[in-house]
Amino acid sequence: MKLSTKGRYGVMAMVNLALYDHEGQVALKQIAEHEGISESYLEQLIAKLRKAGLVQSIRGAQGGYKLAKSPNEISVGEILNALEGILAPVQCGDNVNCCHNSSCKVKPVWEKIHTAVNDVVFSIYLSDLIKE
Amino acid sequence: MKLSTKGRYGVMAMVNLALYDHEGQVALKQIAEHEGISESYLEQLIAKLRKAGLVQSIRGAQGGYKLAKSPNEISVGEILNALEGILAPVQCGDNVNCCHNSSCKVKPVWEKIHTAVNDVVFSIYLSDLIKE
DNA sequence: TTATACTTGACAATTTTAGTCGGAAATGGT
DNA sequence: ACCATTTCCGACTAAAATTGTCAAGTATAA
Ligand code: FES
Ligand code: FES
Repeated sequence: MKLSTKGRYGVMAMVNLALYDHEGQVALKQIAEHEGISESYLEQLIAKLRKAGLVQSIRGAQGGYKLAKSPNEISVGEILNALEGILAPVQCGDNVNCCHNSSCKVKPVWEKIHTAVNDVVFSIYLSDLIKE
Repeated sequence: MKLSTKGRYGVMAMVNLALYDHEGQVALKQIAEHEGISESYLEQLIAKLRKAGLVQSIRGAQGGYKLAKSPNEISVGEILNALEGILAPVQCGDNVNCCHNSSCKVKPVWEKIHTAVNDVVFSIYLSDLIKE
């Protein structure tokens, strides 16, 4: 039930982008330095965020990244979903990590956890995190 | 944010024990067969549950395991804590998986997730899972 | 005493994580 | 036109965690 660095770094990077949102794009190098993260690694993460439509890239010299939407339109849930996949403790029905038992008694537990986590992360927006 | 098989198998095994609670102890072999789990692997898991005081072992021939408390005194949270550790997405302050940033903006997010998950798992008891 | 079953610890295959690396493509500045 | 900068892409890798397996030993009921 731990988050990997993908999700952790990703949210950190997005907060960073939100902080510098008003002054145009920010180079990946800057973010990596600010957060003390490997730049090469962050590259992979932000690629996913771009494909998810959360950030926008400007190529070439003086290029960089910026948020694709306003900070109050991007939730932590979207970020984590893009990087970590579905936030369920068990994904029932994927026929490998599930019990294959028709009278499964614990499935409701996994579902409740999933719902509770989603309720939290989809109700917190970047704008909530950058104001003090 | 996925649960490992430790937690999943552990809860399944505990439900199984709760179902047969009235007829004394159950051999590990039985549980393993019922749930389709490796017996040798389950051995390690139930050892942790025993050390956590959730199950009780009866050694010798015709021995086995039984719940150490009544099903309505054992929550899913206790089981998962024993097997997976603290159920927080990020453990701030363990000085390795944390941001070391005094002005961390995301810590409240991790804390809210942790609280939400705990609220769910510590409010579901084995007795809730075995009735119907 | 003998069979059953718990207990412990070492070992190993597989998968995931957490990066690294090299180069290609785009673009603004000179 | 050229060059420095920066994104983009794919392959590769070391380390760690996961998911077991196995063998030997201990306790106890029958
Ligand atoms: S664990 Fe998914 S249905 Fe039982
Ligand atoms: S992530 Fe733990 S304090 Fe920032």
